[in-house]
Amino acid sequence: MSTPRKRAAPAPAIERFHHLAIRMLRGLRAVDEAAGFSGPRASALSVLVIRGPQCLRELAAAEGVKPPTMSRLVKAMQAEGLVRSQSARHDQREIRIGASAKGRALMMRGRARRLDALGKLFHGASADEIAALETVVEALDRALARPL
Amino acid sequence: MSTPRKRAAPAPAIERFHHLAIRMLRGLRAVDEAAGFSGPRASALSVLVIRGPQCLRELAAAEGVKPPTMSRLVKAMQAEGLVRSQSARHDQREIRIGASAKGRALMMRGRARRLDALGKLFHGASADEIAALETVVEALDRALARPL
DNA sequence: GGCATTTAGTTAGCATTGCTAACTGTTAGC
DNA sequence: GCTAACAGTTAGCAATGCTAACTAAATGCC
Repeated sequence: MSTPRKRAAPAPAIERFHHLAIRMLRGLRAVDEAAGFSGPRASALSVLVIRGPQCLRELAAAEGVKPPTMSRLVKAMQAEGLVRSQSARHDQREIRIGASAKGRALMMRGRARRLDALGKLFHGASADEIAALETVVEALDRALARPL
Repeated sequence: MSTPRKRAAPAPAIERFHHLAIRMLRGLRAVDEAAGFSGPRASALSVLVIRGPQCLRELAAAEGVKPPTMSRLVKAMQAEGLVRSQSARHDQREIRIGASAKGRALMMRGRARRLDALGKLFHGASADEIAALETVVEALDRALARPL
């Protein structure tokens, strides 16, 4: 199982990257929570703001969770007035879920906080390192386009 | 609060990086779980194998969680025979927690699976992209040394 | 020596988030 | 119109995070 297949990237860098990503997100979760809402909420709200109203299945798929999980999340956010939902005209089964003004505002604030924290994180970075980050982002984006 | 301080890195790249990191880890969690244990277990076991036996507080700090959370995690892993603990000689309050042979083996297997998945992820990466990854890892490591 | 304080870890109880299985209600197909 | 498929919800479980309150051991001060 640990057959040494041909591998482009050296394992140590990848493993360290993995571990660092975990630590980074752990730190950011704290920032999110200080902003008044937590990871999944922030992420789902982001999708709703950026991609516009969605039905529950789409939203669940976008977030990589199953419908019941998203259903509960939406219900909670609705109770907090962050999203609104209405049944679709053409199909009464479907619900269109959209961010409310309050939700949008909260999302923007959370986003600003996260970016601020991340900005501080990369504050001491050199130009080379920033360029490297952009390269990695491109590569990751491409790689994650297909399922892991 | 969203005062536009001087900022070295462009926000879009950082934000995309954040989002990609979330997606990557979500995918890897599935891999971990297929290997028979989940994120926090894998991570804690990793620390124990790599850094050697630790007391509970050290381990909790290394994982960025509070002692009660780590206490429960250790208890569960102990029940599965993945770690062993004994009280320190010089201080009966402290417990030294170490990976068992079984824990080490499981950790290595999980690690291999994760690396395999990550390796596939970066399979199509160019040499430049790999170099960029290493640069980013160094920068992140440095940045995360101090609290977010 | 003996008692108060600090420190290490645990226990209890809560919230969030993930899942699967089973249910309700709506649409589509025959 | 009846059945099959589909959208979403409800119920119930497990894992992981937390805080508050507890136990037990070490330290410090008289």
